[in-house]
Amino acid sequence: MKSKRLNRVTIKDIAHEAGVSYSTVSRVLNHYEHVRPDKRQRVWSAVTRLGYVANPQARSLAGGRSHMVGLLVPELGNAYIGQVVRGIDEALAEAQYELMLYTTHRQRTKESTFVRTLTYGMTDGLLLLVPTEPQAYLETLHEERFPYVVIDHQGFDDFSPTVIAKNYQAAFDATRYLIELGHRRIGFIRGLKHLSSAIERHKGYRAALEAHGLEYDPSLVVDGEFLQGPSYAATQALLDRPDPPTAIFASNDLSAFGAMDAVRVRGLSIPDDISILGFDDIPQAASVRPALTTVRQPLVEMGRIAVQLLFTYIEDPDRPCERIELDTALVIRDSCAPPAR
Amino acid sequence: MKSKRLNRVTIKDIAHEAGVSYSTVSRVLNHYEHVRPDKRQRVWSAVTRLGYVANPQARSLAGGRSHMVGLLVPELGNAYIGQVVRGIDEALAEAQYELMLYTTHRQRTKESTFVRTLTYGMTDGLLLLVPTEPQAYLETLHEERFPYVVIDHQGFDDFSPTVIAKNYQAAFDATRYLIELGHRRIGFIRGLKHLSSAIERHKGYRAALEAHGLEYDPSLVVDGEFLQGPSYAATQALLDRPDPPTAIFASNDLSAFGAMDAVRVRGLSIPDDISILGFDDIPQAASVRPALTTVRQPLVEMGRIAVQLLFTYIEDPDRPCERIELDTALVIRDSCAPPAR
DNA sequence: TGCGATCTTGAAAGCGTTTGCAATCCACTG
DNA sequence: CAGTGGATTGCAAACGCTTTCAAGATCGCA
Repeated sequence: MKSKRLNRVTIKDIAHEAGVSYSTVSRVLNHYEHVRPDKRQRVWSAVTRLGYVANPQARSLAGGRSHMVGLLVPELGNAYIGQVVRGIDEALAEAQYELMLYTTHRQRTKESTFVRTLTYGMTDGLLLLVPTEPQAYLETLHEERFPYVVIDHQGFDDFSPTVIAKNYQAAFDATRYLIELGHRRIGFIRGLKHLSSAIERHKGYRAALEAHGLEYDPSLVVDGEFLQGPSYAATQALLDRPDPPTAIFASNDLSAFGAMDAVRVRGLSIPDDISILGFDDIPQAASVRPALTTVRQPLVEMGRIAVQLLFTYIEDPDRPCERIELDTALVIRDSCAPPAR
Repeated sequence: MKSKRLNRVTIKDIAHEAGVSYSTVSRVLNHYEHVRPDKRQRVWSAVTRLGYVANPQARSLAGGRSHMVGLLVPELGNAYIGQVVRGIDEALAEAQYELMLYTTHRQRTKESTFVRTLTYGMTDGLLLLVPTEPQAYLETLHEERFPYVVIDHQGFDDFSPTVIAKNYQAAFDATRYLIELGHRRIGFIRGLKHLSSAIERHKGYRAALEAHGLEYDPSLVVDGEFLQGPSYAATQALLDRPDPPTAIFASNDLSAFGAMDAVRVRGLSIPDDISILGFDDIPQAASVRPALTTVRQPLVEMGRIAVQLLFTYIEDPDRPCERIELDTALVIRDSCAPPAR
């Protein structure tokens, strides 16, 4: 019944091996400063010699850090998310932290229970990736001074630390690029309407048009939900117009793929007949044909930075709210060209 | 420094509230049988009234279950993996288990340390998704009777519990489908050579050809590494032949996408000029144009079943090794048709 | 050389649970 | 009605580690 416990090396074994008390070992392990150098040395060597690995459970039970952070994601299996998680994962591994994963559909279980489980010493902090309705628990977390960082979403409050890309500027630049290529009718495939990233991109698109003396035409804007299927259908609608756009700016790469399909299904060519521009620069964007011109978000880096930011809050939960905005870059490949004529 | 502990509800509070000893509460919580019904009742009601949530750390420290399982994946952000994880996640949530995520690149850190961390009471069991080189630690795990289940890979030993699809049969059927459509020259894009799933699919392809009196031509087999980019290049090579295949069977959907790109870049049409058949049926397969005809693996279910199987081993680590093979289904969409002429 | 101040360090008290052990019940048996 | 044995239940001892407390060491400076 009870799984046999492996003969684990404990802090006491180290203490014995190094000839110090186990409290001293603990202090060394936790980088406590007042320990004589020679003992510190002896402890570390005993640690490596015996191959000691701390027991996170005991650690956090005793009131220390658990060395785990929770990550809340809406889903998995999405390249965009995969990239961000990669960054998170790397940064965590470097700091010897473990990752507890939660997918959003779990939230349907009592949310209070969820937050409680997480904050009850199970994790030292929480990472929220494009949360959908975080208001409910974010306020609680903030009041409890429980460390957390929101990734790629913002604007619902003014106390949540955030890491996000400069969506507005990125969309503005991308749209300008299309305009400078000579396009005058540029379609826009919008993302999930409640996400700030989608909203900002839309704003950037619109602002760029207007800044260049082009009229913003709402009928050129369709909804793609950040998904390939819906974007395919939405693009069809765009192409059905008597005056179809000569370029389409999609809110993410997946949407761009949907648009590409729709264009090709009509026998039109990319970029000769229609230009397509994406957003995110997921790995697939480079291997698709024609290779997708897109806005590169530093996805992996966003993950890494979020972790680093989280650590600062774990270190000092009272630090003031910090928000980090990352630069993007336009990656020019083969899916955009000057309009035909 | 030390994060303030929230005023957590403990087992003792429940005991007090229900008027029983805390050991009894523990027994109720763990579904121990010899507890009088009325007390059991009182305990449960106290639990819900106070909103008690067990502390996993303390639980596993005390030698019980940690209610966490570890999941080892090669990467994230891959739809195939996303689906499997979804199943795992659902099944775990139902059983009130938590998920600890490890991505393979972490394995580069001392592997012994990795296995130790995991088995030292941190998790109750381990799920290995398409592990790349598991031999090293699998034997240790098995000897320690540490519960684990391997998903979608097998053949490296005869003691590892496994959940996998019937790759051979699936590939056989898919190939036969193409043959029955009238194709005689069928290209094959092979997956990662060291994965049993890739090997089985290749065998199935070959067997189907030979079963229908078609010669197996090695030059029609190219490597796609289960990736879109390499498959694109590989398909180019196939199409460069004086007698290009009239159909291409890709080892997974991503490879199929690469093949589709290659075909289209030549101005050829799918499925009129060339048929493409995939494997996996990731969500994208349905939203791509033309919609991809592919072999559906019950990905989500594989995840669920793996969890269930793992639970049986957590229950009884000495159970004999069990292997579950899941059926697949051919999903016919729009990317395959009889050969031209 | 002496005294307070600052370092170091070990002992011990938990952290929230599980579980072995032993005592207490309780229903029957004869 | 005493005796028997299983069903219940409480106590206390871990589990491995952090942290407080106080005592012993050491150091600086007069």
